[in-house]
Amino acid sequence: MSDLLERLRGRGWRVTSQRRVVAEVLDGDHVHLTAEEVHARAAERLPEISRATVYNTLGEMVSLGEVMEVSTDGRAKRYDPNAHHPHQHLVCSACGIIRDVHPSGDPLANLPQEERFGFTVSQVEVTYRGVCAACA
Amino acid sequence: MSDLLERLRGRGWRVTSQRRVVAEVLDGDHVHLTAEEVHARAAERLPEISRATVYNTLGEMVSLGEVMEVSTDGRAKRYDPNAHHPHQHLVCSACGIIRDVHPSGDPLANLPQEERFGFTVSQVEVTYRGVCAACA
DNA sequence: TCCTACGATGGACAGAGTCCAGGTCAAGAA
DNA sequence: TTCTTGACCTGGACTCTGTCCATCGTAGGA
Repeated sequence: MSDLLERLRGRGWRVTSQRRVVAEVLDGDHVHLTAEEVHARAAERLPEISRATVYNTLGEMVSLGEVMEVSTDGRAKRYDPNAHHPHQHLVCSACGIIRDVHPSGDPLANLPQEERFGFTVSQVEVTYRGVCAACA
Repeated sequence: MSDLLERLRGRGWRVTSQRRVVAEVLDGDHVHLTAEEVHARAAERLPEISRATVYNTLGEMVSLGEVMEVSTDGRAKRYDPNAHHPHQHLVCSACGIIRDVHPSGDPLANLPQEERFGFTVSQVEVTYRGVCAACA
């Protein structure tokens, strides 16, 4: 994730200890964290980091396209650092675990012109739902 | 929507004036309302109806499969009475308007077995995003 | 090393939704 | 029709998620 910090620095970002810690948390193998979870993990390394800073930093990373926002339930948004590799999500309805998946074909191509109602369609999000092996 | 009330009665639902009003509101042509909007419209006809009742009634209709819950932004969930006709959603990123759309093919079929990770996949939600003609 | 504008803080606030104790009423029974 | 009762409704407090803002701190250039 030092890559990420380098890219952000290249975009004029001031690199602070708070931003570094948030970036490191997202770089772990526990992806799809909520903002609250990111804050909790960041606070393990930098106890005085504030919620507002975590929200700001995540929001900035999202608007720079470095992190994806995912909301698979009606609850808290989750943050997915895998933003540079197009993918969709598979969610377990029982335990809520989220996996990145790669459907075949281009989902955008499945929407015929007469179903676009004059929209300029630019993006598709697909969420598959089911029950994972552990919950079944 | 008297159909809906009849189906609910058949499932042992007690038909109260509150539930009737909520069902009538969802039957209007202004679909994809938030719970707050449903409450506001219901209160026009039944001023003393409470927020809790609207939330409860919507939740019950969802769990009975009579209404679909849609969350296209990170904000309030929206309620779609068109639950008996499979469809997906097209959302304008500018004004937030939501249209029901019908992609070709079966979106479930696009997820290969090796991308299912042992899940029993039963459902797909597809959200197309773009800019509508009025906002372009 | 010093400056200063950008960033962090924390506490108040807002929006969406849930919970609960107590009062009300739909619908079946008599 | 009236009675009975358990399902339903109410209003208000509460939780969770996220935003805002005034003030303070500091990264990084001069």
